[in-house]
Amino acid sequence: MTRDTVPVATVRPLRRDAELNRRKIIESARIVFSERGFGATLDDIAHHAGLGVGTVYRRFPGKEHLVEAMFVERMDEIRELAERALEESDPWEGFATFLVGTAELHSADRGLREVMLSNNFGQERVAAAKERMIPLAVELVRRAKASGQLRADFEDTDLPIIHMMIGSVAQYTHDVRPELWRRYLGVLLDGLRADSGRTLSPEALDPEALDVAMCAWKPRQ
Amino acid sequence: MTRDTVPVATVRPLRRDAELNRRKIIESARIVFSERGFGATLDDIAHHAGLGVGTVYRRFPGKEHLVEAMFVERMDEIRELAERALEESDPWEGFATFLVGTAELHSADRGLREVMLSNNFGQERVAAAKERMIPLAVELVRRAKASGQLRADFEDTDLPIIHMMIGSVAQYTHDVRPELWRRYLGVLLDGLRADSGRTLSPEALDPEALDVAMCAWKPRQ
DNA sequence: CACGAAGTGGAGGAGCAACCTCAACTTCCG
DNA sequence: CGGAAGTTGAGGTTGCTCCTCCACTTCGTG
Repeated sequence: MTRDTVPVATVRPLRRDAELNRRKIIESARIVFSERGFGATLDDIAHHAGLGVGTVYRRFPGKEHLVEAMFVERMDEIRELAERALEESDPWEGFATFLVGTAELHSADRGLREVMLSNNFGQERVAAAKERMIPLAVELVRRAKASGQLRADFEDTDLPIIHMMIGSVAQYTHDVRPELWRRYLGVLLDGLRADSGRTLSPEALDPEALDVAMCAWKPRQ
Repeated sequence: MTRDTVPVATVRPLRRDAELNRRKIIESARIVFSERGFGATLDDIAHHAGLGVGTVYRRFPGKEHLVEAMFVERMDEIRELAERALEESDPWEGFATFLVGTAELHSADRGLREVMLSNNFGQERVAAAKERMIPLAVELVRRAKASGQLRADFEDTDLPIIHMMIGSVAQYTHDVRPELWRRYLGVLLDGLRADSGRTLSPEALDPEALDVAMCAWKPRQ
């Protein structure tokens, strides 16, 4: 090794056709995962992209890697959503906007929903993206409670559970009325306003318990 | 055939040991289906009953038959629940009692939930049992709306969707906090009281669309 | 008790689906 | 033009569920 050898950037760029195919794969993965979730196989994605299976496996060692590559940016979308929601002057509006916005993303992209609600997909980078998002969501909740508009017994861990509920409706009625979930999110939001004077029971999950649930959950069909 | 041949009651009774085993199978099926849903195989049930697979297949031609034999009575439990709820003097209490009671049954029995929310399990007799139950539920909704306590834009088809939501939470947190679904049913009930003054959108499913959704839904894991 | 009918067990075949490999072929680009 | 890089898809492997089959056991009647 001479002194001139550049130690970084050892990865030489892909051949032009290969780079094109890589993009086709990612594009197809986005579409297929969003429609059918991670139940979809790499074979499905290859077929959708008009490529052989081998090509996909050459580029991505396994489904995990493709997922990783794909959802970090989607999760950053959610983070941006939270940032914009925090700019809302009315804390309740901010909270509600965030909830509706994330539900829109979840209901339009089944893969995203599965990544967000399960801890079985994507490791490092996805987890990191989640971590980046959480404090913003926590702050949205805090503000809405402090303003007296969100019921005081609401907890941070209620957020993913609500997404789980809304997502299951979205999936159930997807072929028949893709927007129906808004109806039930409406009921939930009405139920979450502070004015009811009632108290929720039992208590919400603590973060550890939520983590256990997320690790155990493996979606299918 | 002589005149004396009795045309009915041609089925001769099972041998004593066989009858015992039949009961074991049904008992095991109840337990296994309620824990793991219809994803469970007849092999699983046989093993749980301490019998060979062949024995199960000899008695029940397929999973469908076992399901049919098993859930008609469970659905009648729900009907009785509705009957009792109709006896409540306060219409809202009746409505809420019914919702909590059915959710309790669903969350304790994954198989029951799957039968209720999908049209892919059990045919004739299960469908008939559902039909018997529906008018009672409709009446519960009608009364609660007429009393001005249930929001006026609530529809009959909201009931199964709410069960879908609650059931998905119950499944998600089953191993960690089996009773947590009550918390979210609480939020929903608060949101369903008439006093919010807000209006749900979009509109609820019509019964035909609900049927399509139920036919398409096949639960897994 | 003894015998035939009824019932049982569980290894294993058939069928399917997902995952991934590999060797023959094609394309790129210096 | 030559060799490195890339592509292909039939098919091997694994893992699952469903269900059959027949040698074996048990029942209960004459």
